Amino acid sequence: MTENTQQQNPAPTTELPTQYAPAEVEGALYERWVDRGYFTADANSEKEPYTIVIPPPNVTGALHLGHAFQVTLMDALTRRKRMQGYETLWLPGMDHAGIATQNKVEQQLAEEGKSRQDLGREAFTDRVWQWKDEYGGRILGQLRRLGAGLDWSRERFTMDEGLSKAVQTIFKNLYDDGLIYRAERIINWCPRCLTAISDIEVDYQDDDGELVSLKYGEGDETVVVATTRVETMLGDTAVAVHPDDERYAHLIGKRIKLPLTDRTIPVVADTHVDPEFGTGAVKVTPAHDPNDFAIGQRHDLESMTIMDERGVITVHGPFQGLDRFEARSAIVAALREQGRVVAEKRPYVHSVGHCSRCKTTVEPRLSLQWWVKVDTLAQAAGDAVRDGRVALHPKDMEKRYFDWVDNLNDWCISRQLWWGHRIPVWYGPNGEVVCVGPDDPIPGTEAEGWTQDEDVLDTWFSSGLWPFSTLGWPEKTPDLEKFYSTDVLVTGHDIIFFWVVRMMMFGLYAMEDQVPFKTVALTGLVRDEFGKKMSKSNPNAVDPLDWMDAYGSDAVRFTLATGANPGADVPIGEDWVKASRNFANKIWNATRFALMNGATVEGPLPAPEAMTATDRWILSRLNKTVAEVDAFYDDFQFAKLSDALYHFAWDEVFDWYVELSKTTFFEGGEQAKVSGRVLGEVLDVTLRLLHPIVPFVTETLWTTLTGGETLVTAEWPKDSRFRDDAAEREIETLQQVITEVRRFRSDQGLQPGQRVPARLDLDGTTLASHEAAIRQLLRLQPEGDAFSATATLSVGGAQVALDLSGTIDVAAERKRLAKDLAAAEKEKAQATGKLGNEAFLAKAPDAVVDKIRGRLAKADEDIARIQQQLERLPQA
RNA sequence: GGGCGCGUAGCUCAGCGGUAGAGCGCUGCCCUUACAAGGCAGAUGUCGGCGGUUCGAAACCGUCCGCGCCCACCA
Repeated sequence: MTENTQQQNPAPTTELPTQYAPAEVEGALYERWVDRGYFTADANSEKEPYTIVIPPPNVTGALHLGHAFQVTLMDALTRRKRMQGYETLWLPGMDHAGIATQNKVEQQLAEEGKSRQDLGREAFTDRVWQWKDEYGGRILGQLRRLGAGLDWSRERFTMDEGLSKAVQTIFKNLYDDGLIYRAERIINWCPRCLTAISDIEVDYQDDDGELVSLKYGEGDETVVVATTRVETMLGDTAVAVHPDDERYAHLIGKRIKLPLTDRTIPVVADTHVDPEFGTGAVKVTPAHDPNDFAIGQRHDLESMTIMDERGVITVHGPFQGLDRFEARSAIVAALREQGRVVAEKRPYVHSVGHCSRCKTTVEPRLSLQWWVKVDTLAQAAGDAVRDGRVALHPKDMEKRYFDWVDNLNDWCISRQLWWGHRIPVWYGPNGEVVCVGPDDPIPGTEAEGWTQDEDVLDTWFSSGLWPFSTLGWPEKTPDLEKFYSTDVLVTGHDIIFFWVVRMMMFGLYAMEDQVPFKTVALTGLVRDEFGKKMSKSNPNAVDPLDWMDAYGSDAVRFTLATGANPGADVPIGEDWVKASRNFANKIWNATRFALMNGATVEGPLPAPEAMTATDRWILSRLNKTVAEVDAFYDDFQFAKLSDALYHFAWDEVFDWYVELSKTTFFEGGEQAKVSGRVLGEVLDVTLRLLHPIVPFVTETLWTTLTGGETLVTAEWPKDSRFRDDAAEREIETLQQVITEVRRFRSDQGLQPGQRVPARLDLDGTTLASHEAAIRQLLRLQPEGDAFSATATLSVGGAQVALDLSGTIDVAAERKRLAKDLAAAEKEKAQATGKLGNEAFLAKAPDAVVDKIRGRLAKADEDIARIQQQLERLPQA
């Protein structure tokens, strides 16, 4: 039916079809933008720089809505700055994602029945590179699809040659400064990934466990301890009690028998023990628990490792070779047999750490690792925010940031993986330890007994260098000179600790106290339309590419921008994307109309005196909108600026300006030319304002409208300061008149198209020049000879008398007026009450009092009018 | 346990001291010469509960209830 309709009403002359088809323009437009070098930054430019480096997505990743969201915001920011005349660099790249990528390739190998050990280190890393070339980086192509204006000539990878050099350089510098050291400590160990992981790579969740109470010792010298990890008792080297706990005073300093072993262990006094908790006695396993390790240090206890890297018991005896969880039940059974289990197992919910990559239960493990000493680095990272050189947005995130940097523990940077930056330290035959810089020779050959450290660095070590390593550091490149410090970091608040803090520490350290970015704009997570978290593993996950295919990239971008309240999570649903698509289509059709009716950008704007009030009104509104949008941009208020543009474009320009101006356009002549120039201006500026968020549809329309080459490098609109308050008031009144009469017509059951004879009395108003528009929009015919007013509406001083002889529904009209009257009387009562309140008059600001007076006056006017109309109504 | 935040229309969210807002959804009328992916009109809220401050509270303070996030601990 729709199709037929369109055929019956062929569009007048225009090259544009009646519907916007994103798929037909997006791909080609993007290629053109890239080919013409619009996104390529020039380090030698005289222009002021504006830099954003993209948070590098994992090489293993595919685009999800979270990326699409952040990328949209970064693209909007850089596109606007580019239009404002900045030398804009938005730098793309990817992260090698150590564990994630290694896991991926190991899985692939497993399908072939092989392990990485079968291949050996070198062949394995070759294989990962091969995987990367073949499957990695899919996500970058998807960013193009989104329209991301990235400078592809500067694409980087955390494992490329330059960045590897940066890693080695900073490692060496930190090492030489004593900020990197090697130490044996309890670390979080993943028995599946077979590597240490940092504190923040551990996800804690409440798991069901069992608390078992065990009796240690013999005869009078026994003590009951409770544990959820029974298997660790094999590695106990003490029992600790509180020094003031009288129940155990007699035991302190003595040695008691450790069940299932032939060892005795000391009872030590330590204030760490809470006498109120459990039995007040704690088993101490220094090699397998961080707290116990600390106790062990204080009391000079032996650390006894009882498991290998896979979590298999290594202690000689009946449990040797059992997995940690098998060992747990076996040991409980053995202890029960000995009558050592004094209270039966009871369910116990406690927080258990899991590897953030593979969900395996983390095993705390004593291990020799490399560490970054963070105290001075973290201090500097905190100060940069404290003294305002770096602003976090929204600001309340700063507290969380301080809580973190002020309580940071040393960072474990070594990983027992093969995919990553290998630690540049060599060990010599006589115990030499040599840290090698990028230009240093290797201190000796393997044949001479030298070996390189087997471990690689934490992925976040290299991503911590991202804002300057991508610009060429440690070389003093023109890029680094021009584009560092970067301007804004856009990233999720979930990643502050992983990444933001590391970049701050390394950036300030390596770049002589120059901050890596001036502003951190923190975003929330993308959620589905019911507020549920959307992630790859959830079934509600949506592939943004599907939506881009169905509704266009602009629609997805606009929806995301509209949902972007600072720091808050972003809900998104397909219906909303559809609505955004409708908006794009609306812009499309409004521009079609404009082109068909002589809208132009040629020549100077006509003088205000030559314009209609409607023209002056929309230009006044346009410039206010420019100012508003700019303010919102500077405050990262994407939701608000999108909303402001949506309403300005749709409500004011398309629904009011265009409709009010139709009579002018259809009459032709000089006035039509003037309004055509105004409409051209309004669309030109509006498309420019919308371009950073919806680049494709705006580019297509703008080049058609203006004949310009591209909107990408077109000038960002400036507020011309044109304001016309009188015209704004005039059009507001006009809108009121039209809306009131429409409401009346609707209440009376008149069909929208039905023509009604009417007499307009516009004396006492400023609306005289709008009579034609009023008649056009309200379908009001000139009054004929037999005109007889059956209903008179009075709005804003204008009288509109309608001849509805025979059609008016008197009962409905009475009802309507009665309702209006009641509302007006209520309003009057409220205002009167206020104005009679002495305290209010004394304390309220004048502006508020005036407002109330105005309301009272209007209510009085309304009441008089409605009563008059009621009287004039024919008797039922 | 410490910290932060949130509860506003059916849904998702703005508003954060002076008459309750938006988008989507819903109801009615309409293919009115740009657009039915549209137009016009309409309905819907004790602004989580209870106290307090104030001339005036959705907004400020206290408290309770419900939800979420971060950090720490969990023998």
